[in-house]
Amino acid sequence: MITIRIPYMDLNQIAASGQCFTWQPLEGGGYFIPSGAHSLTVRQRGEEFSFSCTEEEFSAYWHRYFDLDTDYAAIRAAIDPSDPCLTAAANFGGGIRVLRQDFWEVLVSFLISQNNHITRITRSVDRLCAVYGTAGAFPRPDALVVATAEDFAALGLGYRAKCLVALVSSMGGGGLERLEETLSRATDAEAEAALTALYGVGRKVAHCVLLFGLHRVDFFPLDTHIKQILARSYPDGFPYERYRGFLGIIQQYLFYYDLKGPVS
DNA sequence: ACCCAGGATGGTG
DNA sequence: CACCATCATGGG
Repeated sequence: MITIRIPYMDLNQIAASGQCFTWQPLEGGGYFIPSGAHSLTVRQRGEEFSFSCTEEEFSAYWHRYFDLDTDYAAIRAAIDPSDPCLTAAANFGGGIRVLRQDFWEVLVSFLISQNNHITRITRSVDRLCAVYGTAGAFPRPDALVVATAEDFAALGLGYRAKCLVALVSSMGGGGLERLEETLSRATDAEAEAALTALYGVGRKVAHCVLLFGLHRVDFFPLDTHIKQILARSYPDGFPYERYRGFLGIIQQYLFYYDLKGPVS
């Protein structure tokens, strides 16, 4: 157990921000967080966080997971003070961080996310872990190759079940590692093309995978909420160039504000 | 009963 | 290029 002070981080906001679907809320606050081969219990009181791991484990994995090397104060300071929408969004969701999650978990989660509700995505991912994961952990590709489209549909995936079957068949047997290797040396445009080549992965899902799974923070996923915000508050266009370098984090402020904000 | 959801795909004009 | 029907499913 270690205790650390971290500014600009709110567990409840991150948990509700629609970027991660495996956090499990605990009685009396805090979360149990599985990620890849790791897992952790976190509790928060103000800016003070207690993590159920050693210093070594924290610096080796969780420090990066919570994106603690990114200067969120600088990002907040870069926001145009004459932009009422973004200013309000950043104030409302100031504890949001774009996590550095496991790539495969993000790819599967956002494949399921298309035309879906966050609550249903979470429930589907929960069932996927419970049925196919070892000890409830997120199942790797090779643990899913036994499943049929009917099996996945029974978990509530709907018509997306066939997309997951296709994904699993191509990512098993080392396919996932080869894709990650390809993406690691790809430009943004090349990475997007490689992902949208997958059945069921379009532009929006690809951008989410790149942002949340590879921390390519210049991607700005255009989902239904963001499109509404842009139409409503930025009729003359969004100032993308001003926020180049951290557009994805700006996008999360806007998304969360539309999702949970006062006028939603 | 209707509309919507962190959309993508395949077909048509 | 644009637009459009269709795709499962459950929550509001």
